[in-house]
Amino acid sequence: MSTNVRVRFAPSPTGMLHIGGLRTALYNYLFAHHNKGKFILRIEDTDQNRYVEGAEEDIITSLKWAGMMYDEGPDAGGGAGPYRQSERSTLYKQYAEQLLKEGRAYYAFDTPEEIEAMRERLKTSENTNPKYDAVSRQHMTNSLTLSQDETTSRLDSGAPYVIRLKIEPGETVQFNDLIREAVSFRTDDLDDQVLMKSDGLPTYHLANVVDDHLMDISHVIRGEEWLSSAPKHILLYRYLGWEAPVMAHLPLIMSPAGGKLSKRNAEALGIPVNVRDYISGGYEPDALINFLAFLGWSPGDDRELFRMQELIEAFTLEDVSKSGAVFNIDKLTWYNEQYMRSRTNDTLVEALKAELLRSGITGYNDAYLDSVVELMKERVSKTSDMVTQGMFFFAPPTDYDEKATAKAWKTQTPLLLEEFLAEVEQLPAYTAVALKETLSQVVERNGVGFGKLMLPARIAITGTGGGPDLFETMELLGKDEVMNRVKTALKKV
RNA sequence: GCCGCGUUCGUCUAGGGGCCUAGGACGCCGCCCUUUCACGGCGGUAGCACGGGUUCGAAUCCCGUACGCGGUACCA
Repeated sequence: MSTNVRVRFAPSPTGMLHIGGLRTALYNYLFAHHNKGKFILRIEDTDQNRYVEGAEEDIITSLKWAGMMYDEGPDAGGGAGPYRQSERSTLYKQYAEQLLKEGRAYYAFDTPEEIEAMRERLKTSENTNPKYDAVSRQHMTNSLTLSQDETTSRLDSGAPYVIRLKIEPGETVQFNDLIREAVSFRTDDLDDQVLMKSDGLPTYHLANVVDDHLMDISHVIRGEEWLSSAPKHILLYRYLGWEAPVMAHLPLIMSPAGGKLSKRNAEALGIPVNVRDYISGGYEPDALINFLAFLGWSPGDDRELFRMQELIEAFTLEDVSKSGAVFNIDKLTWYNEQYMRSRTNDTLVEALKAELLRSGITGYNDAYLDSVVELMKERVSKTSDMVTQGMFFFAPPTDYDEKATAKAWKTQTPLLLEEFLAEVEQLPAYTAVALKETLSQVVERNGVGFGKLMLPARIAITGTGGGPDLFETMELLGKDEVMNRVKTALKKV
């Protein structure tokens, strides 16, 4: 397991890359690198109806943003391509025919309506969802019930058909999942899965098996939602005469509201489901990766902070847990803070510039932005917060925090502020130290507490009751700006 | 309904028969630092789903129950 590891991340371009998909990709990536193997990206676009424009690009950009470059893929080349299933159609047909020839599959001509009618007919309280299987297939229109001539003539006439896997009842399919150990299913519970759809394209089940074999995939690492169909895949490998890759079914990522994380039950709770939302939300890739890695995996000791390379070294599938993990956005926030604070001011300035640009704010030099970063980095969670919470560095406050104002703005406040203003006006050197000294003097002279003046000044200048050191902020903003803001506040509050 | 998988603090988890009066992290609470917000430091809160076994001994092994989740498509 140390030289020939080849794993793949095989998303289907039916939407923007899901955060759960990113974790699946991550585990594949970590496993591949830990074992000095290859990580492959394969696009599973066999469902024409669900294809979403731009989805493939989104998957690729997201993966690259997260620092997970693949060794082979649609835009990366590789010896086992093409890496888009829509470009491999003839391959699947060929293997479906092999299965047909060997009696492992058969043609079926039933319309969706006829299948639906069959289900209605067979439905009981004991069996609410009848299958197309060894029993029901005998009453349907397929090459098993039709004469050879009839089948041939239907095929020749161009009648629509699908190819279904012929499941033999009475068997048990067992396999050893790397995460769940022995898993077994009875074939009686499996249905005659459609392998080739009437549009001539394969279903996931066939395509995935054919491609994994042809691409020499050693380990299939995917979400638990595939566990139920794994026995069909095992059977397919067996019927095709191939050795099945090792399976590892990952626990699902759950919503705090219950159920698997989906747009519906997550975004209302402030949890974005698309990776692109984390990118645009100002999250650090390292933080997201670290957080995601720990959602279902643990190194077995008390360490919490792992960068990609450290994850690669520590990661094993044996340490992946079996049960679903609830997505805890507070913990992601904590990780993000850790990584953000570990960055140099220079890179943070770049991030801040990008954020400002998105808000249409320009015209600040690097020295100014560096000071903003210095003042803000310890008290925000994401780079984007430096703009949202530090807007007062770029524009005067438009309104004043009600709670803080109610608490701090008293009748004597305007008098104190005016006195402070007058002193500041006279200041020979406008610096944070001098400003603090001045404020102290005013406060002392009036026999009131420090906060009696400091807080109102803060509200007047920044609009809020909290934030970075007020005097540093005042120095950065400049004398004129500060004077104007206080005067405005005196009128407006 | 049927099939499968799972179940340790609110959440992520460590734990693989005695080291566990169950450890860490997030969150929350308190204290310290700070004449402001934070950062930081220290401390606290809280958990082995339930019932039977096996064993000298069970969070750890077995069985059952409950609950949760997934699957049950010509979607992936």
